[in-house]
Formats: sequence, structure tokens, C-alpha cells
Amino acid sequence: MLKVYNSLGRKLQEFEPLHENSVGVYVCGPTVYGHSHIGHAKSYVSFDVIVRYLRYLGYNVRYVQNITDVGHLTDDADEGEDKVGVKARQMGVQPMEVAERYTRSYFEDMDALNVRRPDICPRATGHIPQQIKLVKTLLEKGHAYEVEGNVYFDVESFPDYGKLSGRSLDEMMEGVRVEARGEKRHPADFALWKKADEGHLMRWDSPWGIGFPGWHLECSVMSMEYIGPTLDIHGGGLENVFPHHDDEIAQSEAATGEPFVRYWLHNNMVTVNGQKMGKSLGNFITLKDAFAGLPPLERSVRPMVMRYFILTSHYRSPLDFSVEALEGAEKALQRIENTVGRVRRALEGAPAGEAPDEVTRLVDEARESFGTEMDNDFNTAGAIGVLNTFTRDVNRLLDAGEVLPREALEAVGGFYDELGGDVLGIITEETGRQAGGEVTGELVETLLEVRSRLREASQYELADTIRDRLEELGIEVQDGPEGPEWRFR
RNA sequence: GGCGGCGUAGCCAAGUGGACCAAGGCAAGGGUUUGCAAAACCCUCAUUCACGGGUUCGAAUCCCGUCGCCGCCUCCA
Repeated sequence: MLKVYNSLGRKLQEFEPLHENSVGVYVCGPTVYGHSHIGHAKSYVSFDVIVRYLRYLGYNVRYVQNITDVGHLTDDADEGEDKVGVKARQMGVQPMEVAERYTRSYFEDMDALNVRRPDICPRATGHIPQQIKLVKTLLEKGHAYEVEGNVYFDVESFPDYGKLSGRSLDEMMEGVRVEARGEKRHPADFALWKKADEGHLMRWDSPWGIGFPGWHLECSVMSMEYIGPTLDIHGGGLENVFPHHDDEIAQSEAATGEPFVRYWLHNNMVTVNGQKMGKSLGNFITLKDAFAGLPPLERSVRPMVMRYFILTSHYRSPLDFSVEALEGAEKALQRIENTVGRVRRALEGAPAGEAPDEVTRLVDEARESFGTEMDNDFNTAGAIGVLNTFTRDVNRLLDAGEVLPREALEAVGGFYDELGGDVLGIITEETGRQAGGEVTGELVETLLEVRSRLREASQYELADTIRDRLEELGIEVQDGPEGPEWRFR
């Protein structure tokens, strides 16, 4: 039985979708005005696994994740410049070129991390008419008001305002400077539509004049457009609980009269060497830099290692990036990969035959434990623990010297493919396989054959030279009981 | 100031009232195996869960207090 931690109510709850077997998931996507960073990786890898696990459980999931290509504002929710617009001016290109460029960059990085693409990635700019329509509805229902081309949501018209973050309007009142927001009725009122200044590049016509949508609006509009008035799961970063998600709830529920979200899931943040990551702090790590080994990590991180590393902690726990921790993750993942490779190679020449009870039991028990962990609010850290224990047991079997029949190896391989592959996404078709072109492969085989002859003749010095040279080329050679094995590092 | 979270071995990290467990990984030490190496496996590595009280038959897990760290309250995954 799957239990999820619902930020709304702050409790672990049994997961029950609104409709029998279908699950609608919406996750706040990136604003595309720069390359993605390791925080994006944690967020989207986490939700990727959540969706993968729901599918593993048999749910029919529709996963929607927006692309925010209308720039939010640099300053305050309702003032300042459009970030995409600023970038466009700096680069001397159209705002849509900025958005397109970084949208591609985002998907490139997510693909590298083996994040499956959401089913629908709606763009905010492609849903302006729908956003205008929602604003109209809110005006008609008396939840919004217009002041000189700006439309604001009237928080006092929505008694539950702040129920997600646990804030009350009185508290919000206190923290606000007196002179601020003269135009608004209540300082917590937020913009649904903003009038565009002269210099504002992204602008659309509306019943209230030329302008652009407020930054909370798109998520309400696009999630309800593709899922319906009530979402099963809405995910996002913890830092968005207030005001973004509270505002989404207010505007959505005020418009539809229906509960907006059944389960709110929020992932925690990343830190770098124990400190908050921020552009101004100089410890900002983009994924492209991390993969390339640029500062401050000083060490190239294989995308799959980053994925594994992210999954070794719970999605609701903060994750600290450090070279030491990443190295530990790399070693650990390598062990699993090596074992997957052993199993796959053994399978190639495996004799027909049924799996011994011992193996069946091993696989069944691991599968059950894995499920127990994941059922507990997607505890990937626990699930990886199971995978590690399983890997030790598999190696033990493989080391025992007995030849395992085909069905035994298939059962083991199936565990890796389904749980390590389909669910966690850290094992792929290529894992443990000897990559490289055909000719390269043949050349390596030829060299290893020569080396084997040399070893038979006890000419170890020359044999080791071959191994060392291959090592320098990034090809790792290991002598096993069945002869030498090699792979690209 | 308001809201929320965290503090488990050298490091990373599960566990959130009990009995096969303080998982699992990294590092370290010892061993098996190996021409050497690597890989893999075995053994060792927290009588203890920041600290001090309390509740309970029983707490790392609940309550109170102290100390330390962090996030949000402006855009941010």
C-alpha cells in the first residue's frame, strides 16, 4: 500500500487517486532563461522516479510539466523586469529564442540524467487565451479586481488562503512595509495580469489592455487544462510552497469550486559543501559544468552517478553536494554496474534450466523489500539499500562457481531491469556492456588475445604493458576466471 | 520577528514506539582469490542515535528544555 507525505496537512497518507486507476501528476517546470543546475536535477530526478514507480504499480499516469517561457519578474512578484526579456536583451535575440535555446538545454541535461520526458510539456506562452479566460472567471466571481490594466487576486475573498504554508492573512499583514503596494487592497493580493511597460518585450492583448500573465497563473491553467479541476499529485520545490502554491490553490479553487490538489509533494533543496547554492555565492553548479568537471566540483560527474547520488537520499531531505559524497556514489554505482554486466554476460551462454529455489527466493524477497521501501513515500534511499544487498548476494552466487541456469539469470536480470532500470532508472540497456564500435571491439579483443598468449608464456611484463596502455585509453581490463573482460571506463 | 525542517559511526545515508537487525554505500584494517593488479566475496568497524529532563512495561523514534545547523517569508527546483 503506497503512502505519500502530503504537504497539505503534513501527514503521511494512503495514496488513493480520484479516478480508479488513472493518476494526474503536475510538476512545476523550469523557467527557461539559463542552463539547468543541480537543484533542477534533484527535483526532476525525484519526480521522474515517483512517476516511474506509480507506473510500476500499474497506474495509468499522465505526467504534465510546464515550461515557463513567459519571464517572471526579477524583482518582486509584481514589479521589476521580465527575466527572459532581460536575457534576450543581453544576448541580442528574441525572447522566444532565449526560451527555445534553454528549453533544449534543459531536455538535453534531463535526457543525460535518464529522466523520462513528461507526457505533456505545455508552454506558458502557448496558453495565453486560457489564462485570460481564468482571469475573467475570477473577476466575474468577485475574486479579483482590476486597477489600471492590472488585475489582482483578492485574497480576502478566499477564506482558506494560506492553508498550504500555514500562514494567516494577519501574519502577512504584519510583515509588510506600510507604503508597499498602494494599488492593492491587501498586501498579499497577487497579480493575475500585469500591464506591460513600453520596454516589455513579451506582451499580449487582453480585455484589460496590453500586458502579460501573472506568474502563478500558468500552472493553474495548464494543469487543469490537461488533467482536470482536481489533480492527484502536484509536485514542486519546497521553496515554492509560499507563495506560489498557495496562490495556485487560491485562484484555482476560487474559480472552480473544486479541490485543486489531492496530494502536494515537495522536494527539498540542494546545498554545496553545506551551503546554500546561489549565483551570488559563487557555488552555483550547472549540470553541464558538473558533467564536464568544471569548478567548484573539480571533478567530472557522470550523469548516471549524479542520478544515483540524488536517489541515495530521500526527496524530502536536503542533499549536500561534495566531492567526497559523489565519489562514494560513483564507487557504489560501479559495483552494481559490474554485477549487472556479469549477469548479462553469463546469460549469453547460459544453459537452459529452471531457477533453483534459492535464487527464486532471493529475487522474490528483494522485490518485496524494494516495494516496501518505495511504498513508504518513495524511499529511494531504502530501495537502493535493497539493491545493494541484492547485488552482494548475486555476486556471492556468481562467485560460488556453479553454473547458473538460464531461468535463474533471467530472474536476476529481470530484477535489475525492472527495479534498477524501469523504476530507479540507474540501469539501462548499455549498463555493463562493452560499448564502442565493432572495429574497436575487435581490436581490443585481438590485443587481449595476444596478451593472454604472453601470460601463458609468463611474459608478464609485456602483458602488463598492454593492460596499462589500454588503461590509458580508457579501457579497463580485468582478469576473471573465464578469461579477461574489458569495458570502457 | 513569523512559518517549517534537521542534528544517527571518519564520510554519505535509511530507520520515526518493541521482538532477525541501529539498513545500505564509501573510507579504513584483516583475510580468501590472483603471476601481479583489478573485480568480487568473508570478517572487523555506533551497547548507541546532539545534549538534559520527562511520558511508557519499552524510545533513535512521543513530549518539554538547551545547544548547533538549515530552508522559506522577494524570483528560484
